[in-house]
Amino acid sequence: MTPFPTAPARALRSDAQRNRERLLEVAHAAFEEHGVDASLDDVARRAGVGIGTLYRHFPNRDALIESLIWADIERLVALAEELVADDVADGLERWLGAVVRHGITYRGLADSLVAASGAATVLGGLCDRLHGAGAAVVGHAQRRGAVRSDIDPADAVDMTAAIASITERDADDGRRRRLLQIAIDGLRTSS
Amino acid sequence: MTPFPTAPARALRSDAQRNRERLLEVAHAAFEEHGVDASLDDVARRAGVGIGTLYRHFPNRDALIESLIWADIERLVALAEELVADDVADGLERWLGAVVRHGITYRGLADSLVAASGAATVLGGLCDRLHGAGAAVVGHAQRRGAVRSDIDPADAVDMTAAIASITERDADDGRRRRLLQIAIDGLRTSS
DNA sequence: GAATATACGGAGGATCCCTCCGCTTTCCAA
DNA sequence: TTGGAAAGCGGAGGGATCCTCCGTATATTC
Repeated sequence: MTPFPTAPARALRSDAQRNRERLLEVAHAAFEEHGVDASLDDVARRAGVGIGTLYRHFPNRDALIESLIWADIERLVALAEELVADDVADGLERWLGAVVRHGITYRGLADSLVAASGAATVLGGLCDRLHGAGAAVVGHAQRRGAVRSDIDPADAVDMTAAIASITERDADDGRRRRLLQIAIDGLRTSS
Repeated sequence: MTPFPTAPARALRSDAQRNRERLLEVAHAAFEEHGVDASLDDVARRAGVGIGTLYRHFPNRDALIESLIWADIERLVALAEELVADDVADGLERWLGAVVRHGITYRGLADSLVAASGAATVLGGLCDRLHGAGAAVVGHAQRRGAVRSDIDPADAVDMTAAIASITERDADDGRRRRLLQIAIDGLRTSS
């Protein structure tokens, strides 16, 4: 697996390690509860840590978010590789479904991700990685003839991110599934 | 035309009327430049008006946004009525295109709109009105046989809003048009 | 030209962001 | 074991924003 891109060169001191983990834990809860605009002062407070400590570990909001979603993205990348390697028939549906359901955990995050696409943002790398995985899955579906050949795989991923973005707050899965189905139908080879 | 929902019951005093118009003017520019997070303090300052005056006219950020986009939404509603009345063949494409291109003037607004869907937000009414217009256009396309009958018109509108949301920052129209095409293909009767 | 309803303005309390730097803790070499 | 350098901690503080409140000023009406 690709190493975490901003991983520190040397091991952290034990107290720093402890604080970092506690911060990630609390931040995860805060973002889930309040969306990407959650207060970082509050995160530090709830983690029982000075605000300065938070900002040393994560120089800005995006860096903190990036650390949090890295694992999610890697999970999606791994799933993509697996589906392609095993030549799974409904791999496209399963992968896009995973992206829209579980890939984007925090409110407003899908937007940040897509907005950062290509930009010189810290989130840019994550976005590219997701696009890369999407290219593999969609490309595979195209070779199988399940997706029109004139579709840009990045567009398929963006479309899914758009749906994730808009259904983020939905309690049940209904609308999410319906919109994704429309998108997938739109990608299909018209027959 | 439906009267503005938060229109004051009685005529404003002349100075109040003047200030209100000036505020809307400046706010429009500010939102276009900085997105929905533009500073309201700054809007008041640039309008040459006290912050208290701004908040009396528009009790909160959403109320101000609502006032600004009302005209846009009404334009889309009118277009929908026209396309349906004239039985235009590619009415669906034209209307969704208008929604995605011109309907969403301010960065981040599409999100606010969809997030407010059904909620007890001030933006809820605008959202419902857009859904209503969408239902007319999509329903018409269904009757013509151009859209599958199992599509919920609201889903079609939400899908379009999702695309608008994610392509808001795009300078050129390429991705916007491609994603919309995928969505429209997904709505079509498979033949 | 009052009297009264309306509207104005901006000070102020609360919150948030992020930086800076003096103090504290950890760790390792002697 | 111990002491000092390296690494890390914390929170005060400047700047910005949000929104409320209320004393003052202006329009309108009679």
